[in-house]
Amino acid sequence: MRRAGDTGGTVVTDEPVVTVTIKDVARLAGVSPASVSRALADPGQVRPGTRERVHRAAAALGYHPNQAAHALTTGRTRMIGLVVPDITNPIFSTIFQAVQGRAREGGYSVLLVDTGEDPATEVDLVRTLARQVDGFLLCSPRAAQEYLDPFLRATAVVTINHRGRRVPCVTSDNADGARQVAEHLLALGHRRLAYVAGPAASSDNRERLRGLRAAVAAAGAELTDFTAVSPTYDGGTAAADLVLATSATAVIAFNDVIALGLLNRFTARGIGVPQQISLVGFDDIPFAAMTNPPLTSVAIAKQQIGRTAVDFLLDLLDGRQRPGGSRLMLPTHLIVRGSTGPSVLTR
Amino acid sequence: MRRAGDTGGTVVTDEPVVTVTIKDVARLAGVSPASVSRALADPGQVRPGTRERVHRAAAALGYHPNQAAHALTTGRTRMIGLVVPDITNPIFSTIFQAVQGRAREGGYSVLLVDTGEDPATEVDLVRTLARQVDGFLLCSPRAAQEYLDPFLRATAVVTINHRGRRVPCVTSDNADGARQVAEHLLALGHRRLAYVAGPAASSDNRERLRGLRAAVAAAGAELTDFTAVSPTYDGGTAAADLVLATSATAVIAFNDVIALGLLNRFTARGIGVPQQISLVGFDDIPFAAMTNPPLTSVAIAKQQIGRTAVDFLLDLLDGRQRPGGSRLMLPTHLIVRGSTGPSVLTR
DNA sequence: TTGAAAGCGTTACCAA
DNA sequence: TTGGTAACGCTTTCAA
Repeated sequence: MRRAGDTGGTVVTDEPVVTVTIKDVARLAGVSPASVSRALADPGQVRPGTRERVHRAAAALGYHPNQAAHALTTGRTRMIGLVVPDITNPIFSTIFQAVQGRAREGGYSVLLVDTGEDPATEVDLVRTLARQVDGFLLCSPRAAQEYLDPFLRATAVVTINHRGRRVPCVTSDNADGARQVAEHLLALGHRRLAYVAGPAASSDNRERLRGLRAAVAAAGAELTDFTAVSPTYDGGTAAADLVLATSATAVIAFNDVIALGLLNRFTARGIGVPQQISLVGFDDIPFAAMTNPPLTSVAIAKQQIGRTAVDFLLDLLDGRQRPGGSRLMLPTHLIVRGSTGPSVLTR
Repeated sequence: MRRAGDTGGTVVTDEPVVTVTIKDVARLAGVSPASVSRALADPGQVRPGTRERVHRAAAALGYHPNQAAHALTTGRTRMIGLVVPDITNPIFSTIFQAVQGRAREGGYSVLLVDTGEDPATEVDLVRTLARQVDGFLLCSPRAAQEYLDPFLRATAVVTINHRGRRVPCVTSDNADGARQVAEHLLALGHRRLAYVAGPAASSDNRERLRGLRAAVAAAGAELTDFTAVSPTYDGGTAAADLVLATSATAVIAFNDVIALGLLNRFTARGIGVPQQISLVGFDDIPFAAMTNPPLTSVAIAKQQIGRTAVDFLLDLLDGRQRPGGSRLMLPTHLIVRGSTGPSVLTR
């Protein structure tokens, strides 16, 4: 234990100030640099005795390989780029954690790229960073597919929450989630539903709308949709008044963040949720459970999405083929909380 | 506009599949590789005519410098590591955005590292990633200073939300924020306050407690503190019952996420906020404004914190000296919302 | 199984 | 102002 006034003359670790290279290790171990490289990269390729000495020497000197040199010779940076529209949306920060966890297991680091919900920025950043990463995880891309196509040839890409053509992807069964929502609301007696949509380029958005339409049409009910709202809290507050101008008794938001914005504005205008209007979101972000009333939402498998996407990408990089192919669609499930209730039919 | 069935035979950009190096540019421009390097890195060092030809050639070939090679020769990766305890806490994702924005302006990318609130993981990750970045932004570090000291010698480090010895840092005036909170509550008539503390290693936590104690003592009131709660939503829910076991009429949480956990549990137990107990958080995360009741909280300058931290780090890397020194403490301010109200004095 | 040496793409020094 | 050239640290043939 060091005392408060201690200015620290002693260094705690053996970390050298000068950089120790593979040559230093080689010299200490009494072998060639080539053998050190082999002993460290593929231990099975050298004799146990040599391997031992190399590892001991490396440990003694506190050797850490220079990633830049490694990248230069192999062409691999051991970094993956995770591109998200907005890291402050809990859905994306949760996915980041899952991605980072899995990536680290495979010896990879994660370069996080926040595009600020802007398609142009997205394309731009992907282009300029393409050389710094071994591959991209494109999460909920906001750019139209044709802008991304060129990169698919040059760079390894896996999409998350987006079903592209001929791209490995991991998605959720949004259409089914939407169906669950619609049936829940219809069962509560609602006949006039509204959907506050997200970004046009989002395939999640399209699937959710599709699922909603199908179920609503089958029941002979009515669905109004408000298109292209910014998938943010402010987007939600702004949309609230538009929704209230219709006679809808239940509103489904593209995601929970929008839903919370709607909730806020409804409350501000004295519209009771769910007494006067029912509200549903998508994603089941943690905060959705802690509002008043707590938000009914469609949960998606965030952890598994992140981990599987990394697996797909590493397979791609290592030239492995997946038995089932690199496309996965995970089930979704509706979590009913306090923001949905029986329709009063008039508002 | 492409039709739906189009499988995309045309490539949109000029991006080459083969890698184009500085030599290719040199050949096309009719100069040496060295001149290309100069023309691109420091245009003033080369004659306008040459510069022109080089830039034209680079553009024509779609040249993008190889970062690994650059890093190998210069020792600079042009990446900065941002280390945070938990990226799902909105305070940290907001700071990330500010950091990324500023970093990009300076030509840097951001390697985000989530330590999962674990001090050991933090030390470990910083150690192993030290060679891949030019420097670290250590945000709200959870490891004790003595574990981080060794890195301060070997690596450029700026701390955020942490006042270390001899480390450039950008912090908020937490003690003053705490004072504002205490005076607000005292003015409302509260005499028995409780503080649900955060991580022991957090200097923010220490400062907040210190400010609270000073103000409470000055007024001759009472402060109970519950130490070392996990700074998470669950940490908050767990602490709620402990708080209710005391006679405190107002509770201050280390941060908003804890506060929301407290709020949830209070509500679940039928304790009215603020009728029976007042509640205050720190950080002013966006979600704090949308709960019911909305949360009174101490706002900090997230944007400026992130940007300034990057500035400090780049100064450090480029050997620049700041006129005012590389230490900045930003003001905080209390935002009163619905979760605080007059003390009823009995509970 | 091991060593020597070439090369990855860039920068920076030294001459010209 | 330019070009030649030697590094930077590592991997990977090719021989031994």
